[in-house]
Amino acid sequence: MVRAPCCEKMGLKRGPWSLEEDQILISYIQKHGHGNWRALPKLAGLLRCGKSCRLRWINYLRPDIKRGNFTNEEEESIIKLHKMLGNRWSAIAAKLPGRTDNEIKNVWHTHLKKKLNKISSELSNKRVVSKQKIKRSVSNSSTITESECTTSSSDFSFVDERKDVIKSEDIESMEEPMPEIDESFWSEAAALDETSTDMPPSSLTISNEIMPLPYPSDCGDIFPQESKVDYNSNLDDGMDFWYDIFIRSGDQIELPEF
DNA sequence: AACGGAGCCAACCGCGTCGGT
DNA sequence: GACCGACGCGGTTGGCTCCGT
Repeated sequence: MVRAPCCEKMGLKRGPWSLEEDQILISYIQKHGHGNWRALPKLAGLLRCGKSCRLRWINYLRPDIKRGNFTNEEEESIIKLHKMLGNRWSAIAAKLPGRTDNEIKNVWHTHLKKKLNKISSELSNKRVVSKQKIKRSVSNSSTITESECTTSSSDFSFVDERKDVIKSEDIESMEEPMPEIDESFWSEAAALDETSTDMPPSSLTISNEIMPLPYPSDCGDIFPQESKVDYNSNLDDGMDFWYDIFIRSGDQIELPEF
């Protein structure tokens, strides 16, 4: 069965809304509410389909719409929420008062995605250096212990060669320490502008103690600390670099005594 | 000044879901 | 349970603006 078009195109206007049409829609909804969207244009005297009226109202004319550029805080929130929820724009919009799903979707595609890709590529470059150093240290050392560390990064050799030891000083001497995932990351990532070449100033101190894996606090509801969730399956291309080295589950890594 | 490409954003389209009958 | 209409959502598009040449 072929679904009928959402509205009959005969005689109905499409494209950008005029000021007059906006006024008609606003005053009608203020007086009567939107009620049945499909019936609204006829009742209001608009040559538009109900769907178009609904979209115009939701995305532009609603009195509680916040216009203007997104603040850093809003961008942080979008990045966080998108990581948790994926492309569920309406769910994300629900957490950002005054912003619409359409607006958030546009901002994501035109601005935030690029920003994250930039950060990703910068850090990927740095990670290559780190991996090389780790491989070097593995080839020079002896045994690794009960480390249950797993990774989705197939070429990250120290994980697969568990009989080797990574000495803590080798790790500490790496050019770029592993980033710590905490609240500051998000604001730093969002603040990283197009011209910056700096890595977010963060660090992960690898010690001889029991070390809880980094765990984004906002994911708590979705991924309880005890779960064995593979983070990588929930991340998008721009973000998985944070996790693929050292996160697979909520387990702890116990580093050996040296 | 003219042109073309890139970026941005409002609007459209099609599909899934929900609720009423 | 099946059908149908309405709504909501996410992906996509078209046109406008800006910027570089």
